[in-house]
Amino acid sequence: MEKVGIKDIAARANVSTATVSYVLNGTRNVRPKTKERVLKVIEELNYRPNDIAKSLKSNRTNTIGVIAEDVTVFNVPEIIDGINDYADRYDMHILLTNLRLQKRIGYNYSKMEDYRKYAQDAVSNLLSKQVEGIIYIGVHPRDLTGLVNTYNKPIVYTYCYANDAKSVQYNDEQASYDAVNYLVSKGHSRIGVISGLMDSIPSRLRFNGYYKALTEFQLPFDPQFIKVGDWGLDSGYRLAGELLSLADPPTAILVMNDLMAAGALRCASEQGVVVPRDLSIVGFDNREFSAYLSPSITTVELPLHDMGILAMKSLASMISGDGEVIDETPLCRLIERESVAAPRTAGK
Amino acid sequence: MEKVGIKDIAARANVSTATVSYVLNGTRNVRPKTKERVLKVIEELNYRPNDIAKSLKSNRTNTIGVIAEDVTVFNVPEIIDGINDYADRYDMHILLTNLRLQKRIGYNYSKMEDYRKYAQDAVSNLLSKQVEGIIYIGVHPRDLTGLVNTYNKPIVYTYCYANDAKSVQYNDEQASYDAVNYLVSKGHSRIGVISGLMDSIPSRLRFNGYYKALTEFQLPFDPQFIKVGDWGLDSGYRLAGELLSLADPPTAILVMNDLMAAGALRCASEQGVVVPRDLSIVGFDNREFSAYLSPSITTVELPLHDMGILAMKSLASMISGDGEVIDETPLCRLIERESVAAPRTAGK
DNA sequence: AAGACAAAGTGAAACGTTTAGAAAAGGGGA
DNA sequence: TCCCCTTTTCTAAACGTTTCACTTTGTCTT
Repeated sequence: MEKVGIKDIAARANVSTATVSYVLNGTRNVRPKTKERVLKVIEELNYRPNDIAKSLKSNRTNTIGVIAEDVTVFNVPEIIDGINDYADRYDMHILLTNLRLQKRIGYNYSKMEDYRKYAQDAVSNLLSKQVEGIIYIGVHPRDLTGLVNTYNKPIVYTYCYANDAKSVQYNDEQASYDAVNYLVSKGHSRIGVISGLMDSIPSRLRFNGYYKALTEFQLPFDPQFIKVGDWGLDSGYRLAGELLSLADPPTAILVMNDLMAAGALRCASEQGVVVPRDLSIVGFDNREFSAYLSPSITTVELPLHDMGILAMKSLASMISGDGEVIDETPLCRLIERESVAAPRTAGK
Repeated sequence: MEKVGIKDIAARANVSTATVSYVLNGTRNVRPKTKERVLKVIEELNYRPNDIAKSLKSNRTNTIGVIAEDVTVFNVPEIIDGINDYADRYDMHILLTNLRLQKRIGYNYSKMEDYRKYAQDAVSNLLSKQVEGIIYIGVHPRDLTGLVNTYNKPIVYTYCYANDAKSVQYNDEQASYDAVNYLVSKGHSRIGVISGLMDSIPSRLRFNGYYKALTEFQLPFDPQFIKVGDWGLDSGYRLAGELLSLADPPTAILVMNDLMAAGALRCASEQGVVVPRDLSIVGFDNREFSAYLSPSITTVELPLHDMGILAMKSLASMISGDGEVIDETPLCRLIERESVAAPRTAGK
């Protein structure tokens, strides 16, 4: 029962360790009879190859590192699931590092320096473990590329934009454009927007999409219709209130996440504004709760699973060095639910 | 820039590899001057120790395997976060295996045999990778203990009950009892229950808690008040309907998950039954949406993070073989929200 | 200055595999 | 039966560390 290795097998089967290795990996022909004998011993002794030794010799670990800023954030698990999906097909294993950003430093931006250290430590550890590449999931890609490249390992970012390395993202601007397009197709022309914080790239891209659609459809751009929130439910609540109290309020609002959309919904409900009859709302994220609120929220679903798959696919091709460049962009999907209807004014 | 190892350091610093190793690990005294010289070379050559080689020699990988049936299921990420929390303190790394049960076989119970194979393969792979122990997160602990024990590695289950190994669970029965207790304290005496599928252990435990509280407070046990659902929103909707249509309906319902509670809420709302004025509802799970529905749902929060911590703590003590037995049970917490109030009949 | 003892440094084996290159065995035709 | 070619098997080095047992160096006491 103690530590059986290839040597023990060899001894007991009266062959050399080389032969056992060949049987194990099928790297060379082995006479059927010998093979059988070896396999029998392997079975008897409950032998299991030691991947550590294997890795040392072969210089391949079949393992990649995945660094997540926070595994508990709503969109991360699905990305990991996507990575896994693709990794499984290539027998790649995942060494997971959870930075636990939120719990460790909260949203305290003054501690961002600490965070850089966490991230770099994480990379260091993974490199020591000889991962063949790294995928980073999060919004703060903190100076990791140089570190990783020093050791000739590839890194792929997802859920964030990295300008010094491959990053897998979805079509943010297009999705926003499409959402507005959808509202227009329902007959809306007075469309407001509640954005997230403007230091976030998705906010800006989504705003671009909104703006692009507006000009394209020759709709008036009213500065009063632009509200900047902070991603939180309360800000959605407050800003929806501001929009509704305008002399001539919008008939539809594009809200850049479901949380703020939920706030907007609550605000409307309290003011007796009936959604979708009096006001249409489109959110972003397709958070779980969006389906359960009443009315349920029409929202833009992010292609998280596909992002995971593509991130892994890109990494895999970098690892194999086949020069193939993966540059697909997974697409968002609009989930139609109850919070959008034709505006009342648009006489049916 | 090519593959620098301890030998290169040794050569360049004019010492033996042994000395370099001692510098690196502080395993023995090294003259400050020598040490400095070695460290300088390490810096210059950008040397990073190879943990694979280290592991081979030392027979320790500082890595555990975590097997999750589905990382995307709502409660899993938080458990992983807990595992991580504790693992970090001991510099343990996590090799994550996601079985992807739902996506691979759905809830098709005829394919459960396939699933057993997935699970056992996962364990096999992890063992080959020389993990020092395994944590299994899920509801179907499929004959894994024997396999793992064959190689003298410990395994800990969580989120499920395993009768042949350590498993970390929360106080299901007590939580249910407490919830009923809470309702009673609000003045309720006619308390119905919508349970999950009865082949699930939590369903039965929660039912026990419910029953225990009823008898303890000498409340009538009315079989009509007991409804068995299937954990889905629709079943909550339907069964709440059945309860409300009783001649003398309950004034409160203990619902065994938030999804069914949301269904119950919807049913009540459609029937003009005002929650919590006419009906109180308590859920389980503290799902994200529970806070955003109106009324928001009072619910039992599962100690997921703590379960992760304890699972890892148990595993760590098994690995170190210090004989310490961890048998704490993390506790649920009742989150008071809007869906519970005193019954109208209970004259204030 | 010599001796004794502690401290620092070294050489080499070992961990469990893979894989060249070499040797041995098998098989077919004459 | 012998030779030659193919197939199978073996020997041994290598992967990058750690660590044991040993040697060398340094320091203190007298």
